[in-house]
Amino acid sequence: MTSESVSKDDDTAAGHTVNAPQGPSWKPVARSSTHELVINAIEEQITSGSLTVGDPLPSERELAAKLQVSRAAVREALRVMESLGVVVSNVGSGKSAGTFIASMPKEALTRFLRLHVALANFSIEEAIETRIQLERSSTALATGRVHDDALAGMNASLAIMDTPGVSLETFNDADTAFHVAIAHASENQLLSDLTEAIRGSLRRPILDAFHEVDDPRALMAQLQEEHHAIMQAIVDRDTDHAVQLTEDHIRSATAALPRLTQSRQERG
Amino acid sequence: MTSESVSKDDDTAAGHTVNAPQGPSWKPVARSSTHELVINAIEEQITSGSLTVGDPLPSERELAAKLQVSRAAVREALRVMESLGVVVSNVGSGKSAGTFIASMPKEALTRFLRLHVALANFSIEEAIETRIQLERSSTALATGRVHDDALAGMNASLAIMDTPGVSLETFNDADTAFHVAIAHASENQLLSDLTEAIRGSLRRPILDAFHEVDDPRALMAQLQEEHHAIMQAIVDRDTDHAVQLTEDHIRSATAALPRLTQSRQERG
DNA sequence: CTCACTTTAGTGGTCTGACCACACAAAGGA
DNA sequence: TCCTTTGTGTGGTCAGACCACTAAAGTGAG
Repeated sequence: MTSESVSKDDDTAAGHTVNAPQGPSWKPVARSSTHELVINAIEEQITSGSLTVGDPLPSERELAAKLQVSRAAVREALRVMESLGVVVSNVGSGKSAGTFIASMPKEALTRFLRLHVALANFSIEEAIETRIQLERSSTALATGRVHDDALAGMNASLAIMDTPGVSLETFNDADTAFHVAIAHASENQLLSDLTEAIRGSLRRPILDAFHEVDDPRALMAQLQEEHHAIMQAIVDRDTDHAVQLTEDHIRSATAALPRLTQSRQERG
Repeated sequence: MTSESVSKDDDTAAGHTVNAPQGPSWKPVARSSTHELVINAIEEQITSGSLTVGDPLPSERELAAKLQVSRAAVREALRVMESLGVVVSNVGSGKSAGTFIASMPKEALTRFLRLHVALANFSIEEAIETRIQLERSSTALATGRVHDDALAGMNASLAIMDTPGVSLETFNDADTAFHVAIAHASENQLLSDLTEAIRGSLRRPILDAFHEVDDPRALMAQLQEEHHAIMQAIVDRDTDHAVQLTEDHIRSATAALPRLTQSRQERG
């Protein structure tokens, strides 16, 4: 296989995949490099259920021999799977050594979003708008399901932010932890991870913007006041109020950080 | 070299609920393989703005020489970046050859979600619930912004689904295209890509579940009726109605596919 | 026998050097 | 001018060799 494909020369990056579905339905794209074949082989084992979290993969040398490819190709495939948070590799010997199916989607999502936000494939405005919608949802879900452990996590973050003289970085990280704790209480892992990843991808821009605010302490105090209001609404099981406060909170914070949504070219 | 430098990086800030500032502040985890260093080097160029979409990277051999690492390590890093949809590589010679910064987040996001749904790191219920929330948001945004081109795309998908005797696969793909067209009309790329990725990650499970429905034609007719209702609400700029119809539509479709939300172990 | 130490074997991590298929660009001939 | 040929640099792939690491098997002394 791998016969020559059509000479798709103008492969502009901004593909929108707008279709014209009545066309001859040309071959979409069937290129397959060796490491892609290895990835597909592993992915098939996963989607078919033959491999689940915790299972070991064959060693790199063994996998290379079985798939009739070089070890370098296997390694490239494993690095891809690793970057997706699907496998982890441990050196050494014994049962803890080798490559295993893992479940670490958060880090992968965060890096993914951070890179694409940096590349302006996703604008900061989009990320914030999406974050608002996600957190509205997770807040609504959390308000109905929240239990003591989750409340304790939120209170811990609030306590950090209540500490006088806390550094901006610490405040910001506790801020993130507070929102993530709410998302976690929604008991929806995907929603929670997405929330954390989006917030993580914005960490650096938010900190940079925060440093340019005239009166950071006043802003921190205002944000913290809003946090306590959200917390109270959650404790009161007042879903609608909590949701509205969450959206208002994010919007007001964004508005207070004008540098955040400026185009990056202007910030020298 | 390889002096155990503590690695200045702060990128490991993805930790969860790390605080306790009075502790000895032990090194959390600072391992850095060679290909990770290459990744960080490239990522730094991107986040600093030195590399933007369309820019070429040095050739693999040149990059290896500059970073003082082997070409294999560079390739592993590039494969990771490629899997994230951040770079593309073209063989050959001339200006179109080499590795370039790209913007193809959709495919990466789709594969990511597909794998993690397959691994049950994200349950199908979670994915559907998240999808509902995302599509509520995108529908609300789209209703206010929709223009003729976007309407044309939606109508094209509706026309496919209206075709009598259309295959289940074609119907399902047009169904996805319809919802994606709505998300696209929201003019929020992240929201749109997330919608498409979630729907894409569920494609196979949905098709499998659809095949086990007693009367697929009746279900398709019902879904299509709901699609037209959503379309009408969007055309009428009736945001609240469109949002409610969208949620009802997804929930009714899910309820009509009982196999979809069953645990995968039961489906033998 | 028990315990501590040494050896061994197998893992991922890394590097080197080589060859291939490819695609464009420049040189050459009609 | 047009087409062909050659050249050059690209990513793609491979084989083979070390290294660092770790757990388990082996070994010896007490």
